[in-house]
Amino acid sequence: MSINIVTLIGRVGTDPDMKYFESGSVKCKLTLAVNRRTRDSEHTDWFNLELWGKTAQVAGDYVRKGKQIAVKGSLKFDSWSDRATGANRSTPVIIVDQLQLLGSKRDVEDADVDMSPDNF
Amino acid sequence: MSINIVTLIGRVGTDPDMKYFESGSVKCKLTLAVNRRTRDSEHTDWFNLELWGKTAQVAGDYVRKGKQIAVKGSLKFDSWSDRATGANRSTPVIIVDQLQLLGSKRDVEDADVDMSPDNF
Amino acid sequence: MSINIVTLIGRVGTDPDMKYFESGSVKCKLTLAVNRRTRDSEHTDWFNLELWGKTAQVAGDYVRKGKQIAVKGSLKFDSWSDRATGANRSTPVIIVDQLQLLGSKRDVEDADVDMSPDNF
Amino acid sequence: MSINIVTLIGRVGTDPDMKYFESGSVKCKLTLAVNRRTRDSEHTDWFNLELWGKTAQVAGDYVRKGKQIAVKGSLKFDSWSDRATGANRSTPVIIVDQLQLLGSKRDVEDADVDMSPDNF
DNA sequence: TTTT
DNA sequence: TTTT
Repeated sequence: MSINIVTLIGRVGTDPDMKYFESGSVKCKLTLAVNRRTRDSEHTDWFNLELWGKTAQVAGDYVRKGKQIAVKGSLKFDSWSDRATGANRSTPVIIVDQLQLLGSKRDVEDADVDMSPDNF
Repeated sequence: MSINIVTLIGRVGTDPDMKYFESGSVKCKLTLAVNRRTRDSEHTDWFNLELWGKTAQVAGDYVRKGKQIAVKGSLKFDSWSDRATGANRSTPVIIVDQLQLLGSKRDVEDADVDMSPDNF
Repeated sequence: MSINIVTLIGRVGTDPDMKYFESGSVKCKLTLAVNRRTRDSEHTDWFNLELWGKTAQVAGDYVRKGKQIAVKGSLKFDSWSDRATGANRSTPVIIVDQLQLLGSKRDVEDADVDMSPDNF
Repeated sequence: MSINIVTLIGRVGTDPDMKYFESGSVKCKLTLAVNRRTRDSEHTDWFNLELWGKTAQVAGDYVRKGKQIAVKGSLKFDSWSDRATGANRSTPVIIVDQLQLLGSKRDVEDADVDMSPDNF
């Protein structure tokens, strides 16, 4: 596989959308707001994130709307056929393989005590 | 501005599409094929790249269809109104701030004339 | 130049070490604690960060010991001759080109006064 | 674990140093030369890479001195006590979790035929 | 110790 | 649809 690495920090738009499969696998969908500074104003890019397995479960347990997170993953496209027009459409999705919770109460407490990790 | 970092390695799909503005600025558009391995097969994701200024000029001078390159940039969305339906549409674009040409000149020339002795 | 990209999230070990040059340029040195999970325990890697110009100034103004930050940069080595032994020594340094402060102001203030009600 | 992502492209300094453990695990050590452009000249940073398992095996089979590669990994420090002086010393090591072979004959052939992947 |  |  080719190098395809995406790193984003932003805030989550809605509570996690969890899906539990009969096979036992877990999938979590999130939207992430990442701010971008243009010449004279602010703009927000919204990204669709997809998490699987243990990473999905951590998101389901600890991520909520408004939470600041960092993710590492890769960028792919989901393709489908537009029902109305029959046109091919696609939307980018970040497949997340690492999730880090940021700016939480837990982080702050850690900071008070020592340099211990964000052990969610 | 938030952390938004994309790193990709792939092959260029077409010769660079250059645009020279009256202001003196230069813009280059490229498409990049990046391979992804799925469970049982291979898939190619195609990305739209946008380069500006000196980086665009290097691309215009040295990048050609089929060339292997590495890019670092950030991911944003270009939004527009669909003329037919009036619906809001958007497409992801990688704004490139670093470009590295891969495979030496010699590799490419060897490939062109097909007399490659033993380059690595 | 070759692709050399480092992204780190961690906590700052000491207040910023600022240096203002007669030329007007500004340099800031920081140490960053980044946690790593090993098989059965936790370990902290300490990185030396170097920031210049406007990024250095932001660090001088807003970064303090214990603050959680994200940085993007590149990894190089500073080399010198050991005075005692004359041996060549080198130490890795992250040259930072993007800095993002994490955890809101409110989180930090809450932590300081320890009256945090329920930030997230 | 905290976000700690390193992406490098460079050329390998020596043939892979392989080590096969009785447990069945495989380790590969490489050095990587990454060029950096300073104000007026070129400089090379040398990085120590450590690969494990299947990634190590691929390196052992396909990587040779002079080969151009891209790696993704994380940066840690190996620490030890200097035998002569007793001083604590450390050296940075990149733990590689993805390896991509670049600029090889295979790549060039792929380019001639189609956009197929670098399937080593 | 690699390359261009 | 998030935040500052």
